[in-house]
Amino acid sequence: MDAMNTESTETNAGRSPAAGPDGAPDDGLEDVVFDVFARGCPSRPTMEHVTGRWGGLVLVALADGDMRFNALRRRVDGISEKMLAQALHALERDGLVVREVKQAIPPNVEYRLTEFGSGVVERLSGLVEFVEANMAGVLAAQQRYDEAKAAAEA
Amino acid sequence: MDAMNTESTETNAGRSPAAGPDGAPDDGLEDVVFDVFARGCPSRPTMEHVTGRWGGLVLVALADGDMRFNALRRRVDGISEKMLAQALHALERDGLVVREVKQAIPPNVEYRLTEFGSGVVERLSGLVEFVEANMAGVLAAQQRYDEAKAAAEA
DNA sequence: CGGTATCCTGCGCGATACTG
DNA sequence: CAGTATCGCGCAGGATACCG
Repeated sequence: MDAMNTESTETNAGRSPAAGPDGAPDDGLEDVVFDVFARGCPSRPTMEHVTGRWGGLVLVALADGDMRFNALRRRVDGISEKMLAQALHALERDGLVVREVKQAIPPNVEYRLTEFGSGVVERLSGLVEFVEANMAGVLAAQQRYDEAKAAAEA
Repeated sequence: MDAMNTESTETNAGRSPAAGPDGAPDDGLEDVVFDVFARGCPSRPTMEHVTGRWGGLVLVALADGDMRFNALRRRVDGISEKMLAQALHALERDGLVVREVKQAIPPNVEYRLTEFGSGVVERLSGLVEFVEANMAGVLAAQQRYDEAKAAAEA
C-alpha cells in the first residue's frame, strides 16, 4: 500500500480505477486500491468501527461464540444500551456481524461473526493480547514519563 | 496543557489471578492480569491510544521508518497539528514511541518506535491490510444493508 | 522547523423513559 | 428480552494565532 496525497482539496476516496490517459485495458473494477492514510477512503470509517472504543470489544467478545444482546452488554463492561445498539448496527452494516432473529416470545436474537468478521477478530485479539501482556511495561513507562515531566517544572 | 484522559474512578483494574484468601505467597506484583473487558482496567485507555482514530495511523506510519513531525502530518492525511501532538504525547507516555531531539537550528526532532511499539505495529498493520483487502466486500455489504433498510420503510 | 495556547462547535455518549 | 426515542452535558477535535 502506498501513499496517495491529495493535499489540495476535497475528499478523495479509494481512488476509482481512474482511466489512464492512454488506452490501457480498462476493466474498471477490482483493482481499486484502498488506503487508510487517505482522508476520504471508505476504509477509514470501517477501521474506526473495528478499532473504536466499543466496536473492537464487541467483536472480540463474539469470538467466544454467538451472543445475545444483554449477554454482550454484560460482557462488555461499561457499555450503554445505546452504544451497544449503535456498534452492532455499524458492524452489521459493514458485514462483520450477522443478526439472527428467532421468532418467539420472549424475543430471541443472536449475533454472530461472519467469516470476514472472524478474520478481523483473529488479528484484533492478537493485538489485544499483546497489549495486555505488556501492560506492566506500559505502566512503568507512564510513571517515568510523568515523573520526568513533573521534574521539568519547578 | 491538555489533560487528555480523565481516567480516574475506582473499579478494580487488573485483578490478581484468583488470589484466594489463603496464605499463598503474596508478592502482590507482576502476576496481575489485565483485562480490556473490565471497565477500570488501565489497558482500556492504552488500547484506545493504539486503536483510536489517529494513534493507530501514526504508529503504522512510523513502521516505514523514523519520521519528523511535519512528515507525519503530511503522511496522516487530515490530522491537525493539535491532534498529532496529542497522539504523539500519549504514545510516548505509553512507551510505544520515543522522541529524539537533535539540537540544531532549525530544530530537528524525530519519532521512532520502541521495541514494544514495533510489536504493536506489526499486529496493527496486519489488521489494516486485512481490512483494506476486504473493503470491496464491505462496500457491497453496506449497499445491501442500506437497500434492505430502505425497502423496509414504505 | 516543531510545536503550544486559546477559543468554539458538533456530536459522542450516558441517563432516562417508552414500545413490542 | 430487545431494543428505539429524546434530551442534554462535556469533551473531542478543528481553526487560528503565537513562540523558541
